[in-house]
Amino acid sequence: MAKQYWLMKSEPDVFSIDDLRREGSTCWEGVRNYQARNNMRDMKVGDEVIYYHSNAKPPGAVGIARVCKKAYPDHFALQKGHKYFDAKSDPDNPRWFMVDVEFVAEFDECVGLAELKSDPELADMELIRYGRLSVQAVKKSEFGRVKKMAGCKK
DNA sequence: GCCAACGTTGGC
DNA sequence: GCCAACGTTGGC
Repeated sequence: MAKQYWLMKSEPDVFSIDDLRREGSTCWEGVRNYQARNNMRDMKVGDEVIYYHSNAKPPGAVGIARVCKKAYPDHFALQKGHKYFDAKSDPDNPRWFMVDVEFVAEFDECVGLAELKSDPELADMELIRYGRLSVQAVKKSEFGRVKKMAGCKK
C-alpha cells in the first residue's frame, strides 16, 4: 500500500518540534479522541507527518516527522493516577492507541495557519475545514504543497 | 480570557 | 433515541 500522509498537532509547551529533534523519536501518547485514534491505527511505518504547533504564536506547520512504529496500546490509559488515565479502558481490550514518530526535518520558518488558510490549493484540507482534530489525514498533494510553502527540500 | 464548534455523558 | 449539560480544543 502506498505511503500515506498525516498531520499531527502538539502544543509546543508540551512537546515541540525542537523536543522531537533532540529526542529523535517519541511515542504519541494521550490521544483521547476516537477519530484521531482511528487515524493512528491506519498509520504505517514510513508514513510522513506534518508536525503542527497548536496553541502557539503563531499556530502552524513547523516540520516533518515519520511514523517509525505502528499503533500499539497507549498504556498510560491504564495507569491509575496518570494524567492520561482512562478508567474505561480495559487492559484486555485497550481503548486507546499510540504510534511512535521520528524527527525528519524542521522548517526554516513556520508556515502559519493564516498562510495555510489563505492558500487556494489547501482550501479542502481537513485542518482548514475542521480544525479541532489532533490527528488528521492529509492528501499527498497537500503535503507537498505545505512543504513547498515552507521551502523544505526533504 | 473568551467563545465557537464540536464530542461525551447520562437521565429519561 | 433524544437532548441538555458539561468538557475539550484551539484560534483569537
